Amino acid sequence: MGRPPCCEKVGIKKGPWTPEEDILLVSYIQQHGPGNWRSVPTNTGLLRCSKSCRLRWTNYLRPGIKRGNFTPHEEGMIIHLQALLGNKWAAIASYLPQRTDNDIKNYWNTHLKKKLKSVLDHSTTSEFFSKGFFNDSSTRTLDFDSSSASCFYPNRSSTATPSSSSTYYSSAENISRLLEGWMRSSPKTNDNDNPFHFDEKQSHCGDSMVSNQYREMKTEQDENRVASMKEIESMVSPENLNNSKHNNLGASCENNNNNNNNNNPPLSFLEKWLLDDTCVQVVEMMPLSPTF
DNA sequence: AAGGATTACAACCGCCAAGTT
DNA sequence: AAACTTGGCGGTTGTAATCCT
Repeated sequence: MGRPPCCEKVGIKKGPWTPEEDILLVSYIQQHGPGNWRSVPTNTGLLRCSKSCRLRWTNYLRPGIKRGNFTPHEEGMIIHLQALLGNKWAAIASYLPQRTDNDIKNYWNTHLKKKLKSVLDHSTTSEFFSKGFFNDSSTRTLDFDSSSASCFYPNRSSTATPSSSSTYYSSAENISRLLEGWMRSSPKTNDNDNPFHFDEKQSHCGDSMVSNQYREMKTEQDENRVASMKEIESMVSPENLNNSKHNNLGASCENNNNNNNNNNPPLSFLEKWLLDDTCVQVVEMMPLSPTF
């Protein structure tokens, strides 16, 4: 028996969402919280399938999503993580909580893959990482200047908001902001009573966000995430990397773990690596994903 | 100016795993 | 145990904007 469709195909609207549809969806989620997506189209009157509603919410409407340019640091993280994990966009996105997996995937496919390929065509992997992209290890700045930022945003102005729908882009962003305001003004009960508890954790900004997120993991889903992270860590543990004693990654990790006090869980190895500029060189030792 | 080519990204599709009945 | 539901994920497509000739 095949899997039934998530909804009747007849009468289902496809294509871009309108502001009106977004408002309907957001209003409903404000009242009922995200989840039970199957009932969303029925209860809201939206002529969309449940899956489309869920996707629209998770990728664009939920609070805490950052739009627009990827920072050099974000790009660096994506490149590192893609080399490590391959096309595991959800896993990569868990280290960039303000970005969606879809965003990261699109950015990789349209910008980074081409950029990396073109650079790799003209240098070795070592040269690429040591001299090319990461020409400044203190800030992990990517070498945009090789042909200026136009390499990454050939069709974009410097402000780089989606030009195709700038008006509506603002609308979606405003809906997100409204929701963030609503979240903040809502009385804090326990997490299970707050329909946005999972987003609230991710809506904090700043460098410590990933670490805080790790420390705050407490739901069952979070536990699964911790398990995944540990699995990733084991994959890149010093023991599993050749010549760990010559390996900045291993040494740095060891130091980081030693420096952690007992009151806080140790930072994730991978996290530390990503946040620790001294570890950048380790990428030279890692094979690039077969995606290239 | 026109129209074909290219680019960027939102949205969709199909598969899968886990949970529920 | 089997059937079914739900949500997550990665790959792919559709389309509007922009570039190029």
